[in-house]
Amino acid sequence: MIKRKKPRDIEQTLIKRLQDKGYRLTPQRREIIKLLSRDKSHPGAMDILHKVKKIVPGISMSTVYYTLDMMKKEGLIRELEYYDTDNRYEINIKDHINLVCTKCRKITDFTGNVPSFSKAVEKETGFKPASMRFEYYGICRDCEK
Amino acid sequence: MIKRKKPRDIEQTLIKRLQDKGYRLTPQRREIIKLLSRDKSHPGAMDILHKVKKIVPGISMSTVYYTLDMMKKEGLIRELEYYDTDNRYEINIKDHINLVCTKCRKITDFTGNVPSFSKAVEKETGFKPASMRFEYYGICRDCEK
DNA sequence: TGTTAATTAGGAATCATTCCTATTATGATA
DNA sequence: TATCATAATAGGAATGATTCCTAATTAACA
Repeated sequence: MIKRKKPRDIEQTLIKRLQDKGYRLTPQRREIIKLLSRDKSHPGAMDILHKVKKIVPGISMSTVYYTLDMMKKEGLIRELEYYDTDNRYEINIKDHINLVCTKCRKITDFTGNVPSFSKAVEKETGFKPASMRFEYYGICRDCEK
Repeated sequence: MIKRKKPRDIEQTLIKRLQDKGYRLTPQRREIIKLLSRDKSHPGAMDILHKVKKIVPGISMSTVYYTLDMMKKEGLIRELEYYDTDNRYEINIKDHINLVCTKCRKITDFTGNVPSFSKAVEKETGFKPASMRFEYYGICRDCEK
């Protein structure tokens, strides 16, 4: 039985955590959070700008980046960095494998169970893993058709 | 018993594979290949430029990028892409985990055994993995001291 | 040794992201 | 509810690794 939180709850939790940390709640932030808690497509800054603009027309790219950067620093979201595409953002901050479609560029989470190697790595090499990034590149089910 | 090829052999193999594919062997390419087959630090284009310049003083950044790009396309090397640092290059094209030190930026290969999840991913999600990128970020043994 | 197409050098262009600054508006306080 | 301090925003300029462009050079062939 997998327990999956409702978007509305995720949204409220994020807002509360921001306010507890002393950040102000602006319409721009509210909408960015709302979007990220519902949109599982791992949107980029430009996607976010365009989608939020429908609700908050005046929002600027600066604000999108400023907000994402702040939430990233506070550990509320995770940034997936790419050099050949724009960076992507996700609220799933738990360790997991991302499946990157090289055709449509969509990114999905692999929710299956994945054992951790960090202990083995540290034991064998002395390197102490603090975070990870596991990605598979390939063709998603939709593009395969 | 791990079989590890000598740098000299790796170098000769790469040169032969290039020539077999019809590419010309220039002093610039010879030195870039020589460097990559010996330098396991996962150097970036700028590193490669500076190091090769000691042997081939006139070499330009364009040539470094052109050569790396060509070798990448031919599957001779692997490019690790980062948006917050310059990209890195390695001759180890087999699937493996890279250990990225967030302090000194050095990257090392984890040579331990790692099971593949690609079959499980395809079975569970329909996504067909073609390649992967597994990285651990943390502090390397040298920086830990 | 000459030929020719691949390769190179140098510099301009690209573009997502970061940086900068004046203006605006949130949230605390009275 | 109005005032205020300052966090947040908008807009645009700056950044920098990489890509693109073109003329000059050179490796590899006969």
